[in-house]
Parts: sequence; C-alpha cells; structure tokens
Amino acid sequence: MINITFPDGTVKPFPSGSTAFEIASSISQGLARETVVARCNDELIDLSVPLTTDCRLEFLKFSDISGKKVFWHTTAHVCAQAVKRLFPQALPTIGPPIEEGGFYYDFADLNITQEDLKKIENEMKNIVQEGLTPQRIEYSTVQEAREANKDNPYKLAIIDDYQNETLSAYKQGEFIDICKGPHIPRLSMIKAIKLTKLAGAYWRGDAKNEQLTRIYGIGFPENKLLREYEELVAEAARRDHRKIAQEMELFTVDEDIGPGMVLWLPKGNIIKEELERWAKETEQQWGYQRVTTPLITKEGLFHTSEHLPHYTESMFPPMEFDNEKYYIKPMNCPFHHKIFSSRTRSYRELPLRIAEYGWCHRYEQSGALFGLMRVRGMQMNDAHIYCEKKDAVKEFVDVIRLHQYYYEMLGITEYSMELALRDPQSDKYHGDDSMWAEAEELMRKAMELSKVPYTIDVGGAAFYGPKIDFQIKSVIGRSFTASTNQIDLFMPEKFGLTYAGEDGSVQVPVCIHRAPLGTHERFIGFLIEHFAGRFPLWLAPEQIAVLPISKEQGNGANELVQRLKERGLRAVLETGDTLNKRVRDAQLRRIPLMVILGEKELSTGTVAVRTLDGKTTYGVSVDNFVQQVTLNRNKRKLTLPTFANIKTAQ
RNA sequence: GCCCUUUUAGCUCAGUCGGUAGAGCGCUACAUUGGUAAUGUAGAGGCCCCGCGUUCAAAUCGCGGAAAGGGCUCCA
Repeated sequence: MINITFPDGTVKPFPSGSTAFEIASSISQGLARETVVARCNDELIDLSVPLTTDCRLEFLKFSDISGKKVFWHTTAHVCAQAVKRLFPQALPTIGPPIEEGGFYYDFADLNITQEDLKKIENEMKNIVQEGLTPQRIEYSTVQEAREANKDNPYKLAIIDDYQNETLSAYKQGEFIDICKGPHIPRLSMIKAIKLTKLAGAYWRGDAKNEQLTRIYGIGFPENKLLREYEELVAEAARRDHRKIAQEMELFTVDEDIGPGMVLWLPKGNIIKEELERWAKETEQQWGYQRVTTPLITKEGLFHTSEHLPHYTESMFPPMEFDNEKYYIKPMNCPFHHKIFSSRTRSYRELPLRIAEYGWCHRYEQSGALFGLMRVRGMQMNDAHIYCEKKDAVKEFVDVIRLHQYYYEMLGITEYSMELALRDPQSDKYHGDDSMWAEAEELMRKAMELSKVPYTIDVGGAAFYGPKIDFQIKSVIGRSFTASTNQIDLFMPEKFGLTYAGEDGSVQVPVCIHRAPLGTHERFIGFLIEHFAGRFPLWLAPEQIAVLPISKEQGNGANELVQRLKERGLRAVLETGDTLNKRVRDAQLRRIPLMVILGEKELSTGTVAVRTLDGKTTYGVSVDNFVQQVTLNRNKRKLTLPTFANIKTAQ
C-alpha cells in the first residue's frame, strides 16, 4: 500500500500501482471525468501513470492554469495529427501551449492557406470523436528515438538537445509525436476547437533559420468556454485603439506620407497637447528644465555616442550636404549631453535635469509597425538627469516615483518593471564589464527601494547599458512597454562630460535616461484602449455637448457654450437634428458630458446633465455645473463630477 | 525583412459565369423644432490601391509593386 496526501491535508492508503485516474475515480466519478492531469509532489504526470511511492497528489482540471496548458498542448498534438492526415508530407516540429491562451504548432514543408485551416479544424473535430487516448512511449536509447524520427530532421535536432534525458513520445491512433508530456487522458475531453491564425515563424525563433508554417489554435472542454473566449476577443477588437481612433477622428496615416508616420487630427492633437502640458507642469515641479534641440545632426555626434554603428539599422539613412553626412535623430540623448557640456558645470548645480518632448525617427521594420504602438516618427517624453554617482540611486527612485504618480493619476493600476540585461554571449554591446556590473547594481538597488515588482530579461539591454522598462497593462489585458529608463555610466564618459566636485577635482557625472510617458504615439494608443475612448474630462477632445431641445433655447444654449469656452472648456453647441439623434451622436463621439437645455431648465437656471453611461441628473444649477466642471478639469480628475439635483437638495 | 491575409464612395461593406459599379451611414439642400442612442425627401460623391499582361472586353484572371492587418524569444 502507498499513502496519498490530498490538497485538503487528508491522507488515504491505496494499493501500490494505482493510477491517478483510479484514485480520482474512487473519490468521485465526476472528479475522474473532469481531471486533465495530476500533480504528484511537484511534478505533472499523466493520469495513467502507476504510483508506487507515497506522494502528495493533486487533480488538476481545465480551470487550473497547469491544467489548461496540458489541455492545449494535447490539442496541439491533435492539430499535428490532423495536418499529417491531410498533408502527409508536412513535418511537425514543436507545438507548445502559449501564455495568452491556446497553442501553436510549427510545421516544415507545409504550404497552406486560410481555407485549409478550416479543413484542418474539421479534421481535428473528427479526431477527437474517435475515442483515442494518448499513450506514453519511452525510448530506452537515443538511437531508438532517432530511428523513430529518422525522416524528420527537426525532431532529430530536438532529440539531440535532450539526449541526456529520458526520451518519450505520445501515441494517439496512428499519430506519434516525440514529447515529454504529460497529456490529457482522453481526446474526447476536447469539446470545442478553433484554429485562429496562420503565420510564419522561424525555426528556433532565429530569423537566420528557415521559416516554418505556424498554426495557432485553442480548445476547450465545453462549448460555452469557447463562446466566452470569442466574446473576449471581440471585446478586445472593439477596444482596439485604431478602431476607436478612427471613430473619434484622433489620427490618421497616409500612404503618400509613409508607413508609421502619424498625422494627428485636431481631436487627437488635443489629447497630445493636454498630456504634454501636464508633463511640463509636473516635471517643472519635480525640478526639470526644458530645452529644445534639432531633428538632425552631423554624423560625428552619433559616432561619439556609438549609435553608429550599434544602432545603424534603426536609423534612417543619412543625407549629405556641405561635405557632411547628417542623420535624423533616433534619440535625444547626445543633444542633451551637448547641453550639459555647453559650459563648465559644478557639483552645486547637480542634479541637472534636462527635459524635452523630443521628436525622434526610427527606421522600424515594416512588418513591426502597429497602429500608434509602433511607429517611425515619435515624440518622446524624454529627459536626462545628470547627477553625482552618490545620488544616482536616489534620483532613480524619484524617477520610479514619478512613473507611479503619472500612473495613479491615469488609473493605471497594473504595471511592473523589467530589468533588461545584456546577453553575455552577444557582441552587440559596448564592452566594459565593470561598467555593466556597476550600472546593474545601482539600478537593482533603486528597484528594491521602490518595491515595484520586476522581472528580468536577459538580452534586452541597450548597447550602452542595462535598462529598466515599465510594462503597463490595459483593461483588456494587452501590455506594452511604456517607458525605458537607465542609469548610464557610459555616455558621460564618451562625451567627456565633467563637473567640478566639492574638492575642486574633475568628476564625471552619471546620466539617468527616463521617459515616464514614453512617446505620445504609444502612450495615447494605450490610453485609448485603457479608457475605451472614454477619456477623463481633462483629456477628452470634446468635453461638453450642449443640446438645446428646440430653437427656443438656442440663445440660452449659446450663452452657456460661450461661458464654458471662456473658462477654457471644450464645449460644442449641437443643433439641427432631433434630440435623439444629437444624443446618439455625442455618445458615439464619446463626449463625457451632455447638457440638455429645455424650457424647464431655461426658466429655472438649471441644466440636465447626461453622462456616457446613459444616466441623467436633472435640475443642476448652471453655476454649480460650470464650477464643478472647471474644478474637475483643473484637478485632472479621473472621474466625472457628480452634481447635486436641485429638487432633492431643497 | 520573412510567412499568411486584405485593399471597391469619407466610413462599414455587397458586387454571381470576365460585359467598366451598389447599399447603409456620413456629406449637401429643402422640409421638420424634436425631452435623452438614428425625422423625412432629394442630391452630390468612384483612377474599383498602382503598374504590366491575358482577353473583343478586367473591380473580377495572371505577374510585379505599394499600403494595411495577423504572426515571427523559449517551451520535444
């Protein structure tokens, strides 16, 4: 007998050699039916594995994250099986589950179109109805595994990677795939299947390798779950910043101007300017000084910074005149360094914080461009802080605090930091080991002090030093790198930046790069999705729509609009159509406040205020309305003012 | 850049077998002054993404290009 400990702490004896499935069945038939995989101590195992020693045993359903992954991994095997049936020449490579949900499977020698995807999906549906059960096969020697996969060079490469481990495969019907498992006990558990995308992907993720055909899909144990998933996808599409921006007329791009070049329309420009004004006011209070620098520069500057050659492929090619090459700047840093070195500096004026909403242009790969999120021309909330090394950690913590202030004001609650380090194998970095180690040490210290959770990304560093990215997550779960920050020990040295220390000695400052609001383009793209286009009052391109019910209230409405405009509020008078139509129109334009003026309101000096959620407060006094709205705008509140109803107030 | 997909009116999209175009919204005009998500009637609006080819004839078929969209770390 063996003793099995269950998650609730109970311990029960079972005959040695019992499988997890038998144990689950003995507890409850329902449990056995729903369990997709078991966890024995800390290891995931197939339900069919006989247990011969005491262990902690947990039954995982699809609702568990690990359960989902196993479920989707098995669905990937079904996908490969269907592909092999329909396209026998195709070579399966790898097919893992993915974090965002579902799985992919990469195939070599498979050229298919969107229509074939439907056929494959149908074949998968046939397969799961055949009553197949994945069976584990263990190879006793590498040779045996190689022999079984002798026609598939990709599988052979995988075997070579794992030759020191036990090699196993899973067989379901005629299909065998080398795989460490585990898998779900019965394919019939997969009740709903959807193949979602067809894409290209490089073998082993390396663009130097050949391109494989990747099929993305997802599966569920219930149809209901598939419908919920589809609804989630549809909601994300409705929130897509490109769609909302189109509806709200925020920005456009024009083929004649070029890909990745944004034309900000008047309404989008309002958001841009409001953000910029806010950043200017805030950063002025936090001790920053603003500068303006040119868009182009002689190539020598970028040789000094080593952007040439390290960053060449992200830069637009140079233009030549006066026997000089000039480049469009991809970053503002070298210009700010030149401002630092424009005269001698003393420790007394440090930290020197130089800020600019700088225009940068980067030659992003055409396939990487994505709405406002990845563009070729961008305006960056940039600044460089020059300080003494002893102050670097404190200054960097302040930069993190500034991020937190911005995020809190905008209601961004889900964010984290990612420490990007260099890949020690790669030679694309500037090479001074002690500098890298010191910069990393300083940044880690600041991160620990800030207590913001962080992850580590090896290989993500800038060529001149490690960096910290802020990842922010929108309500629909899409996350983006919003800002990049660094403690830079390299550039000040390269640019010969110095200051006179307290003892009169010549010192090299530390440079902190920071951009809490990232670029206007990406940040506003994010905000559109974050707010679903329903911006807080201060950011809304149109703030108040004034809707007189009939001509009779035309003058009164116009007076109100003028009064609001005098306070710098963006009020628009809407006349002409039926009231229903104008309400609908304002709703679609996502104007946060609608003011309805009828005979009743005019005669009592009140307005009826409708918000985008469809709620109306009647009898709000005009004075109160104007005052509340102005205050809300001035304080850049996240939520709209609430108004007292005169009738209930009296 | 590479793989897959798409491109028809300002927007969303029809367009069958190859016979040079349609709808709704929007826009303009007129009528309508309406109490909280679409008033009615009429009108204007097209290099069917661009180029080359096949054909008596191309939005439609073929080739090339452009732009947009979905993908492209690891995870047998």
